[in-house]
Amino acid sequence: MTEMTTKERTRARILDEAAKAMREHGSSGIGVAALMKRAGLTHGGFYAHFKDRDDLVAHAVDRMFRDSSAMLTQHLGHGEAATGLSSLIDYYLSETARKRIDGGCPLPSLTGEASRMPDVARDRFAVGITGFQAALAHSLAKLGLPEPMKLAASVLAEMVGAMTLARALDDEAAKASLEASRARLKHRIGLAEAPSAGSTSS
Amino acid sequence: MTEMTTKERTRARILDEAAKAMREHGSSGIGVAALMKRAGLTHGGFYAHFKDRDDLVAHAVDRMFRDSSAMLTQHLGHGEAATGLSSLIDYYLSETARKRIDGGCPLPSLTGEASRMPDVARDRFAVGITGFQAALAHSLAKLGLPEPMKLAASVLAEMVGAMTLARALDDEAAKASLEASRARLKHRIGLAEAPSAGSTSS
DNA sequence: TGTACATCAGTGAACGCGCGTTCACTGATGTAC
DNA sequence: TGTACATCAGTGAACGCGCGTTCACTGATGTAC
Repeated sequence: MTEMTTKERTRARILDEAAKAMREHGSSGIGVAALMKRAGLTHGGFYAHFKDRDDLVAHAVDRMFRDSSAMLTQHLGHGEAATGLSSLIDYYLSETARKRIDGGCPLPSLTGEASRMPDVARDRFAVGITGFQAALAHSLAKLGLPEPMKLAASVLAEMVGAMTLARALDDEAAKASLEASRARLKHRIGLAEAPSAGSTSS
Repeated sequence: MTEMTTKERTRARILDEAAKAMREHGSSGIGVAALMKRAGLTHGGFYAHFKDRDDLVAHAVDRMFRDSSAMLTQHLGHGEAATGLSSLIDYYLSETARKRIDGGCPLPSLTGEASRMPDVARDRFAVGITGFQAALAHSLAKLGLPEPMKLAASVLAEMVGAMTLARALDDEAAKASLEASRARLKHRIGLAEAPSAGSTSS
């Protein structure tokens, strides 16, 4: 697996660059020529690696979700479910993640475009989302929370929505927004106290 | 205000079409020529109405948020805060809204692209988001919930995230996801019972 | 070990096409006298 | 009421440009004998 031919390594480099560029500029935000240049190649060679641009997009989506699920495993894969979920929420909704757009999870920057992507890419996207939900549900179930799948869907929605909105707001509003969601999410899954002087609400 | 010159009416028609097309195909998803054709005109006339394409995008974003805030007022503008919030959540996360991509709120389909939009458009976007949060906070405060601004940010994040994800999923998964968020959101703001046999969680 | 040939990753010029933008124009409407 | 002229919304041909894609090619590496 670590043994790669020259061509495989080149292909991986192109995909790396494509994933970075797509997170930053959207799925149609980088052209074949510019992409190949970033990978240190000329544009003609592109078609030795991919059938066409749609093929690239689909594989780049795959590539991003592989990064993303590695991050999930890092947080949730070992140790206590509570600790893992807490660190995942803190990391996913951090200022660092907000600013590092070219790395990490493709959901905040690209989900809105998923329905406009070529069919193959769209399918990979759906698979990636479902996988993320399942990983969350697994940890939530360990905490003994009821209806873990439904809760996972709701939690993922808030995580993705919060980061998406934060990236569209100015610094100050973004910070406040992220902080609010981190606190509510932790409270929601029983990892923190109610946000303030009690009321009828949760 | 209802008195419009021919030119103003034409401009409004172009903006209507632009708003529809942008929600459906993204902010760079429709060209000047195709847009003008949809408005029943030839492409040359475009520059009598807008400085350039960026100018159009900014005004189209405005246009969308005006639709969106009309919808907010319709739900939250009169009557009980609880009824209003409940009907807003049901509507915003409905199957109808999921499928009618070319109308309504620009947040699910376009927020991910906001950071890549021309500066002017980006600013309008931030203003639109803040306005939405404020309207929600106002109603949440009426319910007597603590920290209404923070709760509003969290609630908006889940609403936008849930619809964004739902549009990227297949029908079945989308329905389940939307239903989960509707239930959790209503519970979160004290409008519904806990989702199932109790536990430590909210 | 040395020569002859096949393979194949990557090159770079060229293609057709659709884009945003410009601009000289047409033809209908409004105003002056 | 009728004529002369100005205004102005919209037309449509043309522009330069960057895009995705094709293809004949180069030159390094691997294999055969």
